[in-house]
Amino acid sequence: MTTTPRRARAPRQSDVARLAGVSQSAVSRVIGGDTDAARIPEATVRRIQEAIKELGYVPNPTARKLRTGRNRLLGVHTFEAVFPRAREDFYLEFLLGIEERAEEIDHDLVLFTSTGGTDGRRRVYRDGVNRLNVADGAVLLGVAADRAELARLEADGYPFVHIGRREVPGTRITCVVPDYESAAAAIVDRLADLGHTRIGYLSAGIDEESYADRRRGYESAVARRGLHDVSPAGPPGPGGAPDPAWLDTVLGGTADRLTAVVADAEWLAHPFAEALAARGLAVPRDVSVAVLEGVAPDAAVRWDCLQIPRREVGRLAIDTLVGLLDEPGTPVADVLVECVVVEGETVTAPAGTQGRTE
Amino acid sequence: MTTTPRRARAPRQSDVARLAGVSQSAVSRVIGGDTDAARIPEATVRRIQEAIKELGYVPNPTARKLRTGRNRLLGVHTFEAVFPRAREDFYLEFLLGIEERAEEIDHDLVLFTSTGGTDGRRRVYRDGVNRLNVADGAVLLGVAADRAELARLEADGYPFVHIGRREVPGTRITCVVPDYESAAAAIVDRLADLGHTRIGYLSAGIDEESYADRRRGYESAVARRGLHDVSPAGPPGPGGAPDPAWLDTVLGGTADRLTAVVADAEWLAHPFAEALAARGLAVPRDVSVAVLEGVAPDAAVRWDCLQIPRREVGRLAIDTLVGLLDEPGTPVADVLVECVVVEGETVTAPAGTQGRTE
DNA sequence: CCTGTCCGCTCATACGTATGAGCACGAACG
DNA sequence: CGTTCGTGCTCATACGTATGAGCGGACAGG
Repeated sequence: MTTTPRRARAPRQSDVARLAGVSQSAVSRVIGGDTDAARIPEATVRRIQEAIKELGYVPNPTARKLRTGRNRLLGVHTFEAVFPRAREDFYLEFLLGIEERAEEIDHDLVLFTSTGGTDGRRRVYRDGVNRLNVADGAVLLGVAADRAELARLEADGYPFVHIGRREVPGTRITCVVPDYESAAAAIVDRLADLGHTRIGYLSAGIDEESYADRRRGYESAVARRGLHDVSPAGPPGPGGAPDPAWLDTVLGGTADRLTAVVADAEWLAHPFAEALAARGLAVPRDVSVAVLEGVAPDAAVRWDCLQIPRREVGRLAIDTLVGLLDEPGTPVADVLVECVVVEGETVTAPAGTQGRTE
Repeated sequence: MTTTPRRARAPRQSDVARLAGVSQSAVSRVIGGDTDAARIPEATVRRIQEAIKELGYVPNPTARKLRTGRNRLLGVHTFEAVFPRAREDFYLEFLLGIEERAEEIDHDLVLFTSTGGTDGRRRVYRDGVNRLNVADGAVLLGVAADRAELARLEADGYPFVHIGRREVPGTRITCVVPDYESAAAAIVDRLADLGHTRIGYLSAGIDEESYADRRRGYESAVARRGLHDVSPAGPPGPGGAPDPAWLDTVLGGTADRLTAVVADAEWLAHPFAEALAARGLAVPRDVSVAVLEGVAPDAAVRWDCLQIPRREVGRLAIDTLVGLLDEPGTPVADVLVECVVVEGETVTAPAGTQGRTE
């Protein structure tokens, strides 16, 4: 086995050109594959290709990027460090989809890590420098997304896609989001189909788009189906505990009692079920409960819940981003990904009704 | 809140220069911070800085890279997809260290994903293109590292560091590795200190550098301490089971019986202990056992083992790589990271000796 | 013989930045 | 008044590629 001597400098197109006895642009044309447009005959193409092989020429992606504006690099910016969080399913599933799809369409990922500010939170701009520029575009994710930075990014004309809906004052940005609104509506529809008429919404009390989406879906479906909404007025108590006064009201009479609730999260559904148990009531016998988020299948209670298509969201984020790159003028619009409603053991027909039993 | 209109084109230094009434090079000098060398007075510096702010100029990293060869991007190439494997502690810990250190020294990571070949394995070169070139250098990791590719990379003069020792025919590459050799020697020393004189080595029978390192450390320490090496001759049986004939030999007589073994891995130590139990012998009462790899602290048996400093290896890989970039002529050498010996419950003084008891 | 067309390329330039060399000007000095 | 020196910049170029425009020659048609 012979050792190739370490090269002083990487060969470039002009080196290839000299060896093949043509001009640099001819080499570029052969590499770019537009030999027809440039009318390079096959014999010359072969000669150039041999020179390429002989010198071991590889194109310089940086120069390409400078010239064409593309380098098949897609950025991933998280507002927290990626790898510690990669453990958690939340992030990981998105990243899986992102990596998978990027690989399929032959792009590399740039993981932006260096944007950590002194306050521990990450920012896109630091020292006025947008590091994202090395990539053709970026996928941003992370709950802590700074709206001002998103606005500036958009104003700067940088192509990016945000995972999770994020409303930014002054602009619209492209988001890829689980369709919580439809999912919440579907769950209400299911409850209505089963015969529930008085239902409530256990809100997380978090002022964030994804929760607003759920709420909107709930409310529109409740209105459409003509149900009675008997949700608690305020936010949950510590630990997600429901308001006792509210419980008294909606569980008091037997005739007009609440028979089902929809909860933003498992940590709300759980204390609610416990409060019921303390009053001698059971889920789902007395009250049905559905959760508007994904719940681990090995959880203690097999909640009726959603299955958030995180992986698919990641994949679609990549596709949407590349679409943005290919057609820069595209009007921004949210991309919705359907959530599957998972049937568990916490929703049934209300007592005294004959629900379908299978 | 006013919406900044979406810009047609990003401003460049020449735009700033025009606004400030200077030349592009003056702007570059101010940005580069070498205002002293270029003798730009403070007043002009301020004027330029204001122009920068007004236009919202941000440097173009691609152009910088083309000019200087650096863009503060470090590649991470794994020979398998990163994120699915990020779950496992093996990869994750390296990546944690890599990300952490990269962030500290203000570099971003490029995750190479698109290098998947049709055979499912990833390669650095595909279609003759070295994608790694977008980054200043790269950290490679993954058991499946292709030696031929490593050789070519080295021959091409691409700066990279490999995590885990990898011998490449024809060249030497820079590796960052846990110091298995010293760790194995330390463990043998500890056994010798406790009074063991006849010990054996349970080899995984895997022909790979890290195992060779362990073996070397073991053998040199055994020789240095004048111990009797009674290791089995062949590789382990299915499931890691020790050779019964060998067991008969080394456990037969009582006087010259083997009193300790060192195992490459837990999956070797475990069947060995079971084989002992089947003969009415116990660990560590009759035979001490040490494992030359990291063992989860919540494992059934608290083995005496190593703690592989994966995180530190990741961090050091980054530092080594950057060192390579700053001083291109540096001769390559392995970078060793010390392994901590973890005392468990499977090593003690041999029976009939008075070991230190605390 | 003149004109037009097609072939096989090349020329020139732009992308945005960094940097060694050097220029014009004013002040100080002899 | 001539020379030197320091100041405050600018000029020119290189990094490696892609691409619209164009040029010289061959050949065909009139």
